[in-house]
Parts: sequence; structure tokens; C-alpha cells
Amino acid sequence: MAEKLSRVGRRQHATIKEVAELAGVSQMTVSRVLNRREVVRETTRVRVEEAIRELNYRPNLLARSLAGGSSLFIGMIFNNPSNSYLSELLIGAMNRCREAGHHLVLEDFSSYDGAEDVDQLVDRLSGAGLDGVLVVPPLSEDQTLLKKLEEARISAVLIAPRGQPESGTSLSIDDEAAARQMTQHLIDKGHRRIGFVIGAEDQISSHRRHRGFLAAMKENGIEVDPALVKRGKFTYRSGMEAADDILALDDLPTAIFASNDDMAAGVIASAFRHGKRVPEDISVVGFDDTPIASAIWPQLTTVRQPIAEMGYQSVDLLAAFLNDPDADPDKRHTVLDVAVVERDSVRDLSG
Amino acid sequence: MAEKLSRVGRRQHATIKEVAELAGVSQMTVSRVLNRREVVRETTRVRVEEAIRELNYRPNLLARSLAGGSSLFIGMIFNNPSNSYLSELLIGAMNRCREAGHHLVLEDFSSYDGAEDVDQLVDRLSGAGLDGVLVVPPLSEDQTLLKKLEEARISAVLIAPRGQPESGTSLSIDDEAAARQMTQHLIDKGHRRIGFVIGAEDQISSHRRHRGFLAAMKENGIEVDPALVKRGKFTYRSGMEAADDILALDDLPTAIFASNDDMAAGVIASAFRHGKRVPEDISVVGFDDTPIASAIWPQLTTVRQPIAEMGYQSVDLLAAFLNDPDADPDKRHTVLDVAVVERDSVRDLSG
DNA sequence: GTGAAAGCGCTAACAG
DNA sequence: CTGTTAGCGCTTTCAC
Repeated sequence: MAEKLSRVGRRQHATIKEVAELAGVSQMTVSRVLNRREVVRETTRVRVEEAIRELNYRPNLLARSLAGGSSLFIGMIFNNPSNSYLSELLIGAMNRCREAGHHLVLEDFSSYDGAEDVDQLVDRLSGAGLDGVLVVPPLSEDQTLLKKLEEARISAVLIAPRGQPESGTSLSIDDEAAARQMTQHLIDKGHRRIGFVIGAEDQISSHRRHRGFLAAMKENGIEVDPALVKRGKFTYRSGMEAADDILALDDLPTAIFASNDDMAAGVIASAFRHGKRVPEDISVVGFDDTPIASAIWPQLTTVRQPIAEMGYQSVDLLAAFLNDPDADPDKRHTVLDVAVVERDSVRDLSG
Repeated sequence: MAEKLSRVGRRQHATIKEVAELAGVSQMTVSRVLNRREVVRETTRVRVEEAIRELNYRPNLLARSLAGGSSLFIGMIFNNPSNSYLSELLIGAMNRCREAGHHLVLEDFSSYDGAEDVDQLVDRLSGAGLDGVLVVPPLSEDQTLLKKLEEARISAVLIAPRGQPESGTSLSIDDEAAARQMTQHLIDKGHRRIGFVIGAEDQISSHRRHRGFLAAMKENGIEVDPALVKRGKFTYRSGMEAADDILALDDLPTAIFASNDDMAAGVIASAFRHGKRVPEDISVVGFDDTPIASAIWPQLTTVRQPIAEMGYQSVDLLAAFLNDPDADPDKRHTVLDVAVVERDSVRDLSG
């Protein structure tokens, strides 16, 4: 049993030097074929590529970055570890960082609590020797923090900022278009009398989603009954209460569109309390595709954001900006598409 | 506006050389004080530390790893990106990797679907030049995969494997002790008539949690009414159905302990349907502290696993094993403590 | 097109 | 206790 387990590779690394020897060329030539730069002669390249394959050679990222001096240290700051965004965002960001030879450093700002701490935190960032930071929501809408970051000259990419996407560099989804799309989905399924639960008043995405809903209704020539539109706070409970109001009405809607999944789950709970079945008696849809959407029953039809993709692209956006701070301002704001994911909470009335 | 924004640091970083010059010593001495090894003379050390502070010097991890040759490439394989484990696990694992100069490489096995793909995936791992892998649940209980990994001689640390914790290297929580602790919490709050919803039959943690519940009841000399114990499947819906059965009884329990949060959320939904208030009429507790626990209303009292800590320690466990495959077998299995997190779903009857 | 030399920033050996 | 000498594996000059 004293047998020694071999490691997956233990970086027994064929090095670039060995590849060069096997191929009978210099290290530089190998380096060149790897980086696909200056055209290496076809025959030489093939020889090198064969050697690479034979030795199962993989370039050492550390050495590459050290020598190239190109590796960026990118911070990712967040304040809500249970945010289910984070997981996917991280996957995307890490993958891109690995590809590009950058390093992702996580900075937990959970303890952050308003203006008092900001300076201290910004100091920490400066001290960490980061090249720039990715700001995860809801931190990306914290004006106090953002201002400090700017003052401290820390380049930042804001991920899904709920505020105005004109400032700084940012990456976001089109809330309004997404809400319109979801509303259209409901209409396509034959729904006409549709309730809507608005999100928290102080968040811009609330307004945008609301606008999207109204726009879609208008486009389809359907009048919106004001009694069917309630304001919530993006919480489960507020969704439940909003639905309680709506379901107390005489003329019930056939569907309710809640501005996020937590509220949609609350709407469903309320429907249960009122003896309604979902989706048989009433359809419910949410927004965000958070874990709760697929945890509850019936599983929620909702809007899915390409979160991992956002993580991936945010790294590129930051790197691009760092390399050329004066780049085309148009490229400073990326807007990504979303998609409706159909599950079990909508009944098809169009049959 | 063509003003050039400075970067946070752009690694303009003082190097070890500059520190050495400022302090009037050799690079080696600086290196030594950094690594706290061979005792550097007090006076010298102070001088070096001052220089470090003055220059705001931070060692370059890349260079350190390259020279030290100690950096490990650690893979983290998972198949459920929406798993809320992942986010916290990643935070813990990344932090440790950064500290230790290792590199975390994510490998998404979501497409993995049984035996057919395994070989291909294991090949991918081998090809990636990883030193070892961290296996995230539920992959850590996939016997087919684990066997292949072993055959391919890929060192792996299993995170919270639901199977027998005797094989390989693993890190887990004590499900039974945790369930016992939660049951005790309920008893301390004055509950005696307690319902229990068992988890899915094919998962070992279900049995362990059930055993913990029974043990606590027995320790307190309370008899368990079999009518109050139902089997679920770890899903919201199964929790709801189990509660439907229990709440149809004449002699209702004052509390229901569901083996995970999704089922507990289902139990609450069922209570609502039966016109019960939570926690006024009936208390409900869950297990896992997943996002749903704090998303729903009332927020769930549940059991919290130290997930980030597991990520952190799993890295160490793997590194230790890699450095000494023949280490003390006792240290190959780490069991971590959990804690009850009190929220709003339990009523105190003990007053 | 290709190669030789000189490092990137740090630490491992060995000296002193 | 501290300094010197070599690299880690790769890329950047600048030659040829």
C-alpha cells in the first residue's frame, strides 16, 4: 500500500526547450508558432506542432505572464455571497482570466456598510495591487462606492448596474426589452388580462421592467387595468401581499407577471392561499431565473440573463479599457440579450 | 478628456530588488523576511520591513511560484452551475489558492451524462496538466466517475460526498450531528410533538439526518409518532405533499423538521393552503441554508454548512495529499461542524 | 524566417 | 545570520 500515486501531471512539463530540441529549432521558433505571430514557415511549423503533440506540451502560464509582463490582476468586488449571480459570474470571469493569463482576486465587501467604510475598502483595493475591478450588483449601483472608486482612479467595470448606464464602463442587459419579450410570451399564449407586480421603487430596473410590460401591452392593443398593477419590493413577502390584493378582486387576471422570481414565488404562495391552482387557474411568471425559480412548484417560467457570459465579457471589457483608456466610448457599454425560459407556471390559453 | 487614467497599480510595483537596495541588504534577505524562515536578525528585519512599507511592496505571486516551483494546478469539477454551493465553495477555494500560490481551474461537467462520457472527460483532465481535482457534489457521489478518476490516477478530494466517507480523500459535514442539533433546538424551544420529512431514499444523507432526528428525540425521552414522519424527495413539491399528509391528521405537530430547505419551503406552502400561519400555528425548519431559506417568508430557521470553509480546506487537503500521498490516513477525512441559523420560522413555546 | 542573448521577479542551493 | 550564483519557463529585443 506504500505505492505512490502518480499525479495527473505534476507539471512534469515538457518545457519549451524540450519541444525546441525535439523539433530541431530554437525556443523562439516554438514560441512563435504558439503565439501564431510572425508567420513561421509551414514546414517548420508542422514540425514544431508535431513535437508539441508528442510531448503533450502545454505552455506554462506563469512563466508566460512573468516574461510577457502582461498579466492583469483583476479584482471582483461583491457584497452578497449568497447572490446566485456570483457563482455563474465567477465561472465566466475565471474562464476568461485563465485564457488571457489574468488573475482574478475576490474581494468580499459584505462588511461594507455605507460611506464610513468606503475609504478603508478603497485603500485595501489600492494596496492589493490590482489593475482594475469588476463590480458585482448590487454594489454596482452604490453611488457612494462608485464615486470613491473613480476618485481613487481605480478602473472599474460595472456589471448590470441598475443606475444609468452612461457612466464609466459597464455591462448590462436590456431590462425593458426583456420584460417586453416576456409580456409578449404571455400574450402569445392567449393571455389578455395580465397583472403586473412592479419592483422596488428605488431601483431603476423596476421602472424599466414596468415600461417593457406597458410597451408590449400597448403594441398589442391591450388595455392595462390599473387595479391589476401593484408595487412590490422585490421580496417574496411583498409579492405575496401584492397578489393578495389582486386576487381579492372580482375580475381576476389570467396571468400575473412579477418583476423578479422571489416575488413570483410569493405570488404563487398567495394563489395557494386563495385556493387557486397554478397554472390551471392562474399563470405566474418571474424574472431573473434565480435558483428559487426551479426549486418551487410549479417551476417558474422566467427570464434568464446570460450571467456567465457577462462575467466572461466583463474581463475583456476591463482589459480593453486598461490597455487603451481612450478607446471608443461606444464600446464602453455592452448590452446583452436575454431569453425567456419556459417552465411549468404558464397555461396555454391560445389553443 | 484625453487624460490618462492611472491604474490601481499596473504592477508598477516595487520589486524585491528595490526593497533590497533601499534597505541596504541583498534580495535574499528580503526574501527571507518575507517567508519568515531562517531567523533574520531583528535589526535587519525591521529595516527591511520599513523598506517594504515605504515602497508599498507586494511580492509577485507569479514569480514566486515560478521560482519556487511549488504552484499546483487544481481543478474543480462540478456539474450543476446553479448549485449555490458553488459560489461559496469557489470563494473559499480561490482564497486559499491565492494565498498558497496555486491555480484553480474550473471544469464544467454539466454535459456529463453517465458512463459514456467519462473517459472523454477524464482525458480532458489529464490533458489539462492538473495536479489534482476537487469534486463538488453531487458529482462527488457519482461512483462511475470516481472509479474512473482513481483508475486514471487522478488525485481527488471529494467535497461532501454523500456516499461512504471511507474511500479516498474527503471533506464533509456530520449530517447526523447536525440533525440532532436542530432537533435539540426545537426541543429547547418547547416543542415535543415534532414532524419529520425524510429526504430522498437513495441519498445517504437522508438516512443520516433521519438518524440524527431520532437520536435527539430519544435522548430527550420523547416518543416519535410514526404518523408524523413522511418521506420526501428533497424537492419542494415532495415537501408540500408530505406536509399535506401530516396536516390532514387530527393531532397536529407543533413543528415540522424537513430534511432540506426546498422541502421546508414546500411544507410552508402546504401550511398556507391549510390555513395555518407560520410560525404562529406551526413551526417549520429546514437544512442547508440555501438561498431559498432567506428568500421565502417567513425566513427559514435552518442548518448552515460552512461551505466557503470547505472550499478553503479542500485545497489544503489536496495539497497535503499531493505532497505526501502516504500521509496519515486519519487526516484524509475532515469533518466540519455546522450551525443552526435562527430566523423566523420557529415559535418559542418554552416561555 | 530564424536564432542568441538577456531578462521578468523570485527562491534554491550553496557559500561565507 | 547573510550574500552569491543559478536558474524556474517563457518572451522580448536585436541580430543574422
